Amino acid sequence: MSGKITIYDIAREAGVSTATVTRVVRRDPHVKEATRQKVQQVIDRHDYTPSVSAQALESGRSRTLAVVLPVISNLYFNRILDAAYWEADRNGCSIRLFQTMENQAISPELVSELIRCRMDGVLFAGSIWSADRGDLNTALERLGKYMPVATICPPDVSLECICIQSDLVNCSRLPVRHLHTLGHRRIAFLGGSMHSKDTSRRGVGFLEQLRRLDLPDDPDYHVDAGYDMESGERGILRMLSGLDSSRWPTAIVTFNDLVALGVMKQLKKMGLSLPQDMAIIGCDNQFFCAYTDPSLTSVDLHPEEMAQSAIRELLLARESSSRSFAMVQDATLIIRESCGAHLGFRRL
Amino acid sequence: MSGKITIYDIAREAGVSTATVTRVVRRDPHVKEATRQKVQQVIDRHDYTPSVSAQALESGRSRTLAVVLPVISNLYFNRILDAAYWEADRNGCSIRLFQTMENQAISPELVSELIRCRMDGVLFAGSIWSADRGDLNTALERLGKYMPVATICPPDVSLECICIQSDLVNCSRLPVRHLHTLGHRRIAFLGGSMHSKDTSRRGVGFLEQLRRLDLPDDPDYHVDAGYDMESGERGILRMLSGLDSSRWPTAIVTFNDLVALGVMKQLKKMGLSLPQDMAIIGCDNQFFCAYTDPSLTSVDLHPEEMAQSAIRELLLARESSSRSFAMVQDATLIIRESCGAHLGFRRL
DNA sequence: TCAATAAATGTTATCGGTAACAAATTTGCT
DNA sequence: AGCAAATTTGTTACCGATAACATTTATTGA
Repeated sequence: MSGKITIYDIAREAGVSTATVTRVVRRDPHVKEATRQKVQQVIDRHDYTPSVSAQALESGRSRTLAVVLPVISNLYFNRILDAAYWEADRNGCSIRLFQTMENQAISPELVSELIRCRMDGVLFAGSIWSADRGDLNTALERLGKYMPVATICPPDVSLECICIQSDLVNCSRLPVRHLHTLGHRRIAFLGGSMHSKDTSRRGVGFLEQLRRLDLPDDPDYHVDAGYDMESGERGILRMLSGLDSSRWPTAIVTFNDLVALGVMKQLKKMGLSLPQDMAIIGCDNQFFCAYTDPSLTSVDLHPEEMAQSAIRELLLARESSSRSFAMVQDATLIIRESCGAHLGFRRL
Repeated sequence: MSGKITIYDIAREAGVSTATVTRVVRRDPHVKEATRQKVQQVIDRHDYTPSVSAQALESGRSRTLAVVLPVISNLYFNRILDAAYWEADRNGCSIRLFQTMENQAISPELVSELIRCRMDGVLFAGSIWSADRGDLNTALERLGKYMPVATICPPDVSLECICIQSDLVNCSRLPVRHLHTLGHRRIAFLGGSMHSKDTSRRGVGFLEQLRRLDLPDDPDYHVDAGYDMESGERGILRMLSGLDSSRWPTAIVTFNDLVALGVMKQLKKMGLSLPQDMAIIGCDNQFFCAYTDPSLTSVDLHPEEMAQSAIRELLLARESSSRSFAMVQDATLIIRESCGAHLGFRRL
């Protein structure tokens, strides 16, 4: 741990001033070639490389963007983080990760920490809506004084920030239409939580699509069930055991692919065969969708594109401070086997 | 973006010196209570919070640790990152992520970047062995001058760093013994790459275990196949199509769960039923193992524990500079359905 | 050869915070 | 009250890099 060569060490050894060293490092053309070489040699000999802390302090920018999300182990957020990472990397910036866990509200402590770290921008990738709206606006406003803010979230009243949203209409319409086309009439929605203003929007959008096609929007077909596989197992069990089997739905749309995984396991355990007895559509188009049995039809929300846009806009906002940007990312339905479309399967 | 309150602003407004403000912020007891309150009020009023860049520059430490890994989308590395994040967080530090992609060697550029950023430590979580050994030692030595270095990797000749390894012996022995107990004699290994000094160790360890039990270590039962699902599909097809079905293995051990996923899909496509016709064991005990059909028996290498230890040791090394630490993390076999153990299933 | 430019290099204040040290104030005690 | 000791507060150099500005050196043309 001998290291710690500073620009002064280089300057002294090369017999020049620190200004000249900086010029060499920054490839400033106003340096005589002979001097440049002499300095460069000393730099190379010592592996000198300017300190980012000092640069950050001097320039007032950390070249670091914050990404705030609930958990990286959730593959949806994992994809967001990955895309954000590469987009930042492409622009010479790095990402500082913040995991909020289930505590989705933007806490004042988090805001302070973000300010403390002098982030060049912050992307909220998870739900921020569960916070009291007043608190949320206060937090965003406070943050906005220090750095550009972006959110990837479901549609809501406009916020004073870079606002990127999934196309909730298509996100519900695509699976419902697909199932309808295949002859399904009793379609259920499983997962998420009505207590979360955020995720409940998905359920609400789903009900709207059902009504639009004159399908039953029976509340029995709509169960709060959380976000993971266990939730799916328990949720579908709860839903079906509360219904006479003549009233069972013939298709299930789940909040995400993890819930779908749980549902499929539970249905098989109950002796149903998929997709004949029950069609399933997940959401997020995770890598394992092609490897479940049957493979899982899923809606892709293209989190990568959203993250990429968010980071790009944050970096732009850093310069121009023309702070408004909004976009809606389209959803895509990836059709596999879990609805039987490949079998030409069609309900009466 | 009005922000940017500095300690000078606070000091001026509170009518004290910056030293006093620092004392209040750092909870130094040598401050009169009345002064403390007066200053604290000004701090609160302006949401003042000291700049990390300035602190980093002054103290010479960034309170940031680097984690270098190939890709976060791989769930094994995802778990490492997650555990590293929380362990760092617990110690008031943050993680800076570096993804190297398939380029697993430690490049000189990466080393420079790590030094530039004045990381307080660096954890190499992926393979670093594919680099030429001389280059590797040079890089580690150079880095070691600036910060403590840790690696999570397969056993190798000792390196001058905090060295955390998976228990490769058990990692091979557990699945082989399990299969042997169930009556399997022809056991194949699939995945990884013999070209990578890193991952080939797993294959070598596997062969050793076979020999130890007097099982055939036929090279036909050992296929380089990569690290993902497609690799698994193609790999098993290649292996089986090269063999008369009388010589087919009765059990497959895969490099990781992703490869296992591909293998299972391909085997089903070929009309085999699992686990009756073929037993499978994966590695990493990923979240989906309990949700495949049949559920997948897998070896858990406990990446979380390794990452946690690595971070803990890095932080300790930062203080004491007693730089040597080595540990071997035990592996655990998680038995599920894919070998038929739950059926009391036993080969002749 | 000597101004007048142009090119190369150096000096210095600054970014925001910290801590060693110095200075000022308060307290305790006779 | 008066002085020593203890407590509180202020001054200042420094961390490492940068850039505006000042200065020196080299080049050009008359």
